[in-house]
Amino acid sequence: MQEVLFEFISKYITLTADEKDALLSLDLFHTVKKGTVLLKEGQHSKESYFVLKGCIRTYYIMDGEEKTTAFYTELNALTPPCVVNKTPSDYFISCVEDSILLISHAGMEVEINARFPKFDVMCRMFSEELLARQQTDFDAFKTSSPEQRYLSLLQKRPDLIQRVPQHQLASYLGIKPQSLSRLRARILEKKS
Amino acid sequence: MQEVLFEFISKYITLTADEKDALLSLDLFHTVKKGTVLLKEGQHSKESYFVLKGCIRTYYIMDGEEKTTAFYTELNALTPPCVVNKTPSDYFISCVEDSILLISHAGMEVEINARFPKFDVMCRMFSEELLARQQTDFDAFKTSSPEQRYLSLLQKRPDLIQRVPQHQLASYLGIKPQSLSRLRARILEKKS
DNA sequence: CGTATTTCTTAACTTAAGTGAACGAGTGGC
DNA sequence: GCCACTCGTTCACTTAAGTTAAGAAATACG
Repeated sequence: MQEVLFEFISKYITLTADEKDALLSLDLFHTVKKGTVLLKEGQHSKESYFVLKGCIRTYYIMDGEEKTTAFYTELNALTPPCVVNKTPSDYFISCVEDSILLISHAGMEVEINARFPKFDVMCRMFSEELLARQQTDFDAFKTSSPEQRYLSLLQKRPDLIQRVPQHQLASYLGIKPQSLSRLRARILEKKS
Repeated sequence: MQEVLFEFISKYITLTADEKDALLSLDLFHTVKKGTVLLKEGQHSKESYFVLKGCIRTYYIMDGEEKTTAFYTELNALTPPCVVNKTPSDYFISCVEDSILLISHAGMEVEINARFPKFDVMCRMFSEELLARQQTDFDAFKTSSPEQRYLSLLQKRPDLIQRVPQHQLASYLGIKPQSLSRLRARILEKKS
């Protein structure tokens, strides 16, 4: 698992053995069981997550209903807005599958960034990259219908459709579970 | 206008007089006429934009139709994905109003960051903040109807509804201009 | 193993968005 | 000042998503 992390980092910066050791000494690796709730609405958290294996999701509870807005799978990172804004969280984070995560505290990041300025550069590159991707995804969402969104998900993240419950997928696509069922039936209809 | 910039920066870092001079020597300020196209689909651009006054928008042309996905007004910044990914641009950027912009090249940023590491820290803070906001906005979009989106825009950016053409607003809300007209009529109906 | 619960699908009906077309108001260009 | 064009609105009609409800299938759990 450590290899996976170092390979990922190597896409941005080159680490010395010392720096690798410093990273490993931080006790970042955690295994988390399916269903575990990592963050609750209203909490003041300072934790960021990086998925090495498995899947976590963010969701709101609105009128007693869960609304899933994002899934994070292998090599995806999540710093909740509440950490950045220092406000109570608006949403929940839970584990969709048994997962292996990197969990880092805001304080730890400050410390390691002070010792190795390289990390700061990597964080900046990474967050700019995420921002660009996020913008592109948002644009695609705005300019397409639920059906188009589903078809494009089928192309881009076919695994998600297998590993995630339909009703969570539905709100991720911006619709109700019943509409997703119907939409899938409609697509099968067309193919034949 | 320079004051506006420095006041904005002061929310993140403290600049010395030297650093301010260095910034000003870069020839960042530009006045741009309404309707000017700053970036075209297919172009390889390295420019980032920061709006000091006015309004710019990003839009795609799909099936010959413009789809506006974002508006950037006072104190908003935009680094197009094509700059980050070094790919040809998927979208256009144009000026909605006569505007005063900061336009920076990727190369210039590298240079100033090398001379003043502070800027790098600011850029990282800023892009993390943007990412968090972007996530929140995306979540809100996914979990609400066109009507709710319109009402919330009315709350959060009432100026936009005045300064921007309806058909551009419509695609920003993820719907057609006719639907926006109808939706507004529906809301007025309800109020009475 | 059987029961309870969750998940997914289907159906009938309601509501709202998409589509195509038409019209008046405003705008810009010549 | 006139014409062409864009823009916003309205209408009738189509299509798809929301809602409510019911039932089947899968899963969790004692």
